[in-house]
Amino acid sequence: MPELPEVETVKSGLKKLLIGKQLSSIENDWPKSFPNSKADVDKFAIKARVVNVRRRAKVLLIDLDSKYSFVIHLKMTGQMVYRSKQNNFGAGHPNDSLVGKLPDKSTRVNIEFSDGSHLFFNDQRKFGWMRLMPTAMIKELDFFKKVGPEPLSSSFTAAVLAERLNRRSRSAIKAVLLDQSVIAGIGNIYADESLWGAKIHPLTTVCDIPKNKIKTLHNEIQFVLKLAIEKGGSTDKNYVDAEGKKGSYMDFARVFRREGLSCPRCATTILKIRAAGRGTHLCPKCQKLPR
DNA sequence: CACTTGACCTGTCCGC
DNA sequence: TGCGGACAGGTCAAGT
Repeated sequence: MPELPEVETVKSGLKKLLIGKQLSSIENDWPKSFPNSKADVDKFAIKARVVNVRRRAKVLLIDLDSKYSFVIHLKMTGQMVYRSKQNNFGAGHPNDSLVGKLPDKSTRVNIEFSDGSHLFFNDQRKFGWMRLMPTAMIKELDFFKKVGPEPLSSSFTAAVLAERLNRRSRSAIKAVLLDQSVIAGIGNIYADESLWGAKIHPLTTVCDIPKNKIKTLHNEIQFVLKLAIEKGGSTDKNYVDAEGKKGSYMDFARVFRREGLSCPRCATTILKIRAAGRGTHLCPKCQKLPR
């Protein structure tokens, strides 16, 4: 479930691997995964070179010297895996890799570079997508027009968080943290983890959260996201980085997917409830609803 | 207008 | 062992 730390990890990996590579062909098996016409691909991608790899929110951007870019959303089960011509057998450490020789049956798009290396867009559930568009037009996409601030940018202060949250002051905090127009990049894993850190019940109405707890929540969001980037993201089921390797944040998770186990702070049994339509994990003792 | 639910998909796991 | 159904969770569209 790629969220900000996972997409950031893929971005860093691709940036090291792809810059300067020249595209030689693109194949895809599922039109929704890559809807561009062959004519567009031939004109704006083939023979173009990768000049940059970026991330905004959970979206990955690969810029080409044709002034076109690939805009990529991994959604739930998307992977972007690079393979050199010499090594198409995973990262070399079988336990670190979830993917073997590619393409496999989850491969939706297969990009080949002129040196014989490949970039595979794999997506078991077909929710993800990538498409080619003019770099200058990316900021005009509806999603980018309304997406909120990057939570790890220096301008994202506790005051900014408070101001953003107030836009939906009568909603449950969990739903608001998942709203990409409020803050960019937080998903189900890191919403649960930061709310546990700040001792806030996920169903708490935003206006019922005291100011000092907003400050704590701000710290926790940044702490959790930074730690997750350090650990290479969270591999629950599908997620892998640009080399096919798993992330290890799940080993450090305090509540996410730990229902029935004990809270690392107070040893109370962790509960799983439903909030904002999602499985939501919390410690019933540390995270109480105000009343 | 604000919030919730359903759709998009496939693979896995659970109970019968 | 097979089979149906619930569940996984990012985002947009549709419904309440």
